[in-house]
Formats: sequence, C-alpha cells, structure tokens
Amino acid sequence: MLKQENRIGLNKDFDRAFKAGQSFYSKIVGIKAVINQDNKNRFGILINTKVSKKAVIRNRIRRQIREIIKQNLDKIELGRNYVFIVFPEILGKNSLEIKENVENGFKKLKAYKKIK
RNA sequence: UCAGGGUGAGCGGGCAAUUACUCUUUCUAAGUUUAGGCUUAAAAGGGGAGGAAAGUCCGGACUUCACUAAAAAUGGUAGUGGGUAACGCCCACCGGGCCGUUUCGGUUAAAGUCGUGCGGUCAAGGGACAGUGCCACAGAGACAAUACUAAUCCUGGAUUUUAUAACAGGAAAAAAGGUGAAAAGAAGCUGGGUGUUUCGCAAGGAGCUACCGGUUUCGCUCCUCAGCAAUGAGGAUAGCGUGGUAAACCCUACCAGAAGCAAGAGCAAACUUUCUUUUAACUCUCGGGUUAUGAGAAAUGACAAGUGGCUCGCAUGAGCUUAUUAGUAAUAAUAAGCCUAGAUAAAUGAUUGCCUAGAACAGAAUCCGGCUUAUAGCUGCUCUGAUAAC
RNA sequence: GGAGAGGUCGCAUAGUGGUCGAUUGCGCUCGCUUGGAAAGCGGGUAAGGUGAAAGCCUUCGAGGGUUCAAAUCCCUCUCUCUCCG
Repeated sequence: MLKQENRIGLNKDFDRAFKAGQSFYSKIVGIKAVINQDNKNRFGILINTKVSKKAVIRNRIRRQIREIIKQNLDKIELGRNYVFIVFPEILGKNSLEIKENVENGFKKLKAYKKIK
C-alpha cells in the first residue's frame, strides 16, 4: 500500500489523465501520465470486472503492480500523475513479466531521473 | 487395520526475522484557542477478512416518505404440534416416493413377486360434491359425456299370399370391438378350463390365453380403541365409491404500506459544462505569415444544469466463551468472564529460514437470522466391503 | 453496494402447455429469367447424432420438479446486458 500522498483520489484526476496524458500501451497494461502542480508523484490503478470476476484475482494484480511502483519510487522524477489500466491479457502472466512491462513503460515515458 | 460412500459437528497452514499499509492507546514537539480542546509530525505498545465474506433467494433491525383502523386490490405461504424478533428457516411427529437388506410371513421347483420389519435418502404435503376453464391426436364419447362397428327390435323397401336381401329411417342397449395417459374401481398370486404355439415316434411335457372361481392388498361405508392433532390399529358389510389438472383461474386460513445506507442527517461552499473577457506558449494545414480549427492553462462575473468534498450514520450486538437448569430436540432461562476489522480508487503485501509440500474455494463495505452454491487436506460420527485375531 | 431485463439456426427475431426438430427475414445453395450479372420469381438448406432413405434417439443456456404431455409453468445455478449518487 502506498502512502496517502502518493494516491490519486479524485475522479477528475482520472479524467484529466485520460484526456491530456501521454500514453504507453503494451498488451497487458497501459499507462497514462500527466503533469500535476504538487511536485509529487501520484498513482492510480484501474482494473475492472472484465479482467476477472473474482475479487481475489483483481486484488492480487493490484498488489503486484503496487509493489513494482514501490520498488521504482526513488528513481522516478517528481511532478506527475500516473494511471495504470489493466487488460485481460494479464491473466496467466507472472510478476516478472508484469514488472518488465511496467518498467518498459516508465522508460518510454521518460519518467526516470537523469543519471548525472 | 485397509479401501470406498454419506454427514458437515470441529479446523481451514503454523512459528520466527526485516520492512510497507490501516485503525487505535500513551507520551513528546510545533501551531491555534481565554480554557476545554482541535490540527500536524515523530516515537513506543496493541488490534487488523470468511465458513462461505459469494449468489441476492427469503426474513428482520434501522432510515426517509406515505398513512385513522378495517376492507378491497395485488403478492406470498400451505400435513400436525412446537421454536424464534421474524421467516418460505429449524426441531419433533404423521403420511408418501425411491434405494438397500438372509427380519419374518404368503406364494413358487426356482428365479421372481406381494406384504411386513430395519437402515438410508428425497420432497412447495390444504381444497377437484363452491364455481369456471382445459384434457391435443385418436376415439361414439373427456364428465351426469356418447351410439361408429357388430348384434337385437319396429317401420319403409314390400306386392294376391308366404318367406325375405341390399338399402333408408327410428327405438332400446354400455355385455363386446376399437381409441387413449385416463372411459362408474385398481393390482398380485393361484385352482379349474377353452383355444393355440412348441418339443417328442408316442404317452406326454413346456409357454401364452378366452371364460368361471378362490385368496391377499389398496380405495369406498360403518363401529370400537389409541393419539392434543396429522393419523394409525382392529372388526363388520357390500362387490362397488362418477376421472385428471389448483407449480390453470379460483376457494379457505394466515402474513405483508412503499423504497432502500448510492437510505438519511449536518457542515462547508468547491469543481465541470455553457456564456463573457484576457494572455503567452504548443499541435495540424503552410516555404513563412495572416486567418481558421482543435486541445490546454489562468483570471473575473452570472446564474441554470450537472458532478463532487468533509463529518455523522458505523461497530456493545436478537454479541461471544464456559458452567448449571428446563426440554426427546430446535431452543430458552440464570450466573461468571470477555470486547473481537471498520477501509473510502478502498488496508493483510514483499523478501527469507524451518516444519511437511511454490497448499482448496475464495476478499468485509450498514448490521443480524437462515437458505443455496464453491471447497484441497485433517479430525469426529455413521454405513458398506475385505483381511487378521478372539 | 443496491435494483431490474434477457439467453431459440451463422446473424436478428416469432412461438396461448398438445398437430414443434420449432415461424419469419437476412444469409447459403439449386433452377427459371438475362448476351452476362444485379434485381425479381420458384424450390431446397440452415437448430444435434446415426442412416442411402424412411425412421430412431437426443434437443430451445445448465440441472431438478409439477403434468398423460414442458421452449412455454415452478425452483436452483450459470452467462450477457441495463439502470441507481
């Protein structure tokens, strides 16, 4: 679980990310990123019942993605909102494959801090 | 002891270390307030998903709206008695269906079959003389219904007499054929017996069967006894009670006002769309500019529509554990002890070691009582079979 | 979280308990028409298996039940869709 200040809580934040965000899509997960004003990073995860009807499976995927975010939190530059969209293709993938996809997405969105 | 089935009564991975999240208690610091207190941050301690949290199939609590009561309408429930806040749930009993059985009896050469006992299991189990509807096809006729065939009688045919056919009309008749799931009883066993098939050289044997009887069981009527009752047991008479469907309308008895925590109460006044104004920067068209279009950002005001924020509701309850008492049981009463999730884009994760192994079904969202469905493995109870010992 | 609606040929839809392997349209296919096509007209096929056919068994999301008889009536599951601040 992420800290309170790193979560997206408002509906309009999600709407704004969908309308104006830069995007990255792979087969199993999509990422939308948009600049915010707070100089903090916020994250939100969307996973609906079309992925799976069972709440246990949806919760587990959500936790796996959260864990990946936590591992990358230090490396990411501040000041953006990120929204993750999960697609049904994710079923059957293990956590290494998901991690590869998500980190590839961060790279494409130029989210990492520049190494001096 | 092993194997398999049933039930669902108990459990539903454990221990240790580091770290992340949520609620809460204590203490410290800062801000604010006259004070109580409130807000923010840090530290230490404690709590942190289920038996189904699921399906939303029933029943309640609670909230708002409506409202004299009752009745009507609409919907639901249905053996009898009890339990419960209530129920379509649970318990006990009654009757029924199905399965098993070397309990016993009738019958048989046997297989089988009928009754009965025991065990298991299933089920929404009031009323069809209050009324209405429906019962396809077939059939004469599907309910106080009917005359198709064969058979019987009468008239016409039919005349001088006698006999009389086909055919036409009428009467009476349910004993027969035929139809169907069902047609004013149903079923099993059996004796005699007619016909027929088959085996045999024959005597004779075996199978099926028109018809006439015997006996048993169920249904119908009456009496006695048992039971609160549903109903059961025994006896007697007659040889026969006029079908099915109410998970069709309906009748009888009983129950129900409607909507649902996204209910609802309070605080604060925000955001979006639309209209108006301004600014610089970006993208597309282009060699470049102007213009135009789209999107974004900021400010001001308007009031219309829409969307959203915070607090409460919201965790002490028909609560849990143990003991005793009442009761066949469901359950109830009394006493003692205990406090046991409360999030809001939504908390249990990650890494590692050991046990015994990458453990089944599966994630609270206002809260309870049930039902239904999913479920690896372990324990308990129970049934069946095998083996060994006594 | 709560409240509802539906599931029938490849697709979209009909179907009072009985004559139902089940209607109609778009498809597909054969024939007529045309110089050739389209359109039109007529026939067949298409909802499972087997079979030369007749027929037999099975069948309307799945499983039970009521009834002489169920796509239809009742119950329990399953899948799809819609609405509610």
